[in-house]
Amino acid sequence: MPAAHTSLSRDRVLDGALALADRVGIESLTIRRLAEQLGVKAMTIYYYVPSKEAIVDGMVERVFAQIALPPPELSWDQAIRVRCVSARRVLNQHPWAAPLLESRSAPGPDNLRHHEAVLACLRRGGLSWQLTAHAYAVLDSYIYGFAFEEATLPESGSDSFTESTTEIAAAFDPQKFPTLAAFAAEHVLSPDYSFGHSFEFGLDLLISGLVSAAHDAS
Amino acid sequence: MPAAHTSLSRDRVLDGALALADRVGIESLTIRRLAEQLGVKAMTIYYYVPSKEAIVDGMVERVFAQIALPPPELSWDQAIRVRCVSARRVLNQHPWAAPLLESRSAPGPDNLRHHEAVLACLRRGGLSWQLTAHAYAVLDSYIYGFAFEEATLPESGSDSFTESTTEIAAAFDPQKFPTLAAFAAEHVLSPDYSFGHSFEFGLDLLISGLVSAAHDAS
DNA sequence: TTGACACATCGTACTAAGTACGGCTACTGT
DNA sequence: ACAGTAGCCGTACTTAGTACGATGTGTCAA
Repeated sequence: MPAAHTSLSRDRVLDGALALADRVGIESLTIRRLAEQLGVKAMTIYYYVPSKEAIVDGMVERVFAQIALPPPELSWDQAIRVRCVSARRVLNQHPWAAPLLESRSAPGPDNLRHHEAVLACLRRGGLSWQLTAHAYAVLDSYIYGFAFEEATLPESGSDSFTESTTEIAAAFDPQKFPTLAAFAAEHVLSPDYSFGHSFEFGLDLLISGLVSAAHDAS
Repeated sequence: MPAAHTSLSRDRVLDGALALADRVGIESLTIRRLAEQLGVKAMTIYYYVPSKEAIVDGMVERVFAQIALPPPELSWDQAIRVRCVSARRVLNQHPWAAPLLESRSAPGPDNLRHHEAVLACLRRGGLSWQLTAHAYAVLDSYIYGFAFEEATLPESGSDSFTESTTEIAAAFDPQKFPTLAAFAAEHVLSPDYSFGHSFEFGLDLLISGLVSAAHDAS
């Protein structure tokens, strides 16, 4: 029996890693820094996890666990929409996660549960295997790509966004790149521009395309 | 005048870096390894580039330069389609590139040229700034996300693909994840399945959605 | 009570990577 | 002939992950 007053645990390590990555970014998530935040020395962490890779695996599982499953009471397309919007929101909260989600070699249980629910939803909607595969590949690519771009770009509307846009726009010759210059001046720098507004636009393009494809096939 | 028999140069460094990253992956691209491949010692590289970051910047520029610009003689939607297909092909050839393309803080000239051409194409097609922004955000997210997933997955049809799919499928309980199990068995493992086949399917969903949106607005 | 053992923590040190600093050499132009 | 410089590299510092083994503290059987 382990002592009851144990302070550290695998869960606490993962909690700390999540919090640290959210705060300082995944590239600054180091064992030594994590240890410091947890109030222990570096090597202590290796008593609970076998490697840093394993920590990242655990973090990815936590992220999957946060994504809403498609609600069974909705039509398949609405249910899928809900989970896609949720996925993007979760990836926004953990900007480091987008490049990692699909790059784990061994999917964990939350990952599997998630995939199962999405595939089941599509199949319940009557999509063929072929169309199911298309739908999944296409939607996830879009979500990851979009979330990744959001994570990379400075938050639109923020000062640093205006600043970096202006800076980039100032660095090139508007004669040589007239459309780009106009795009920046007339649209991107306008106060209600937001990169994120395009997410649901594109998502609905894809989903309504999938609905049509499902109808055509039946 | 520099000596004519100089062997190394910034271009050669970038050539070597591209080749090495294509061969061993970006995470194994180290200064020491690159130097070895170039037949020099590590510090020599720093005579031609200021930092590893600068090498990556240069590599990204090379990749942008390889992506076809939208051909002006085609209709805007067909022209955009050509450049999207080209972008995906280029990103397939350089699997390390997808996560890096949009993450550079200072876009280089090839990057700018590329963005200018795409924006100009969309505007020539009569799209509003709003729709242009949507189109660009949505298409690029999709392309990067898709290319990234392709880079992550083992090549479908290959032995390692069959192997890893079978391995993953064997690692979970088919009772608990019945749809996932059926998906693997009935579709993914069939000989003519390919993840990549979904690319043009989704691309055409997006583009025809954009065409409709452009019509509705005018 | 007394060992003996196991759990949890950590000190030290090795390896790999980026790169700062300054030295060496050979070719340049005067 | 000689000074200057272009190109190359040896050395070493820093930051990372983590292997190995020591240490301390509590538990339990005899």
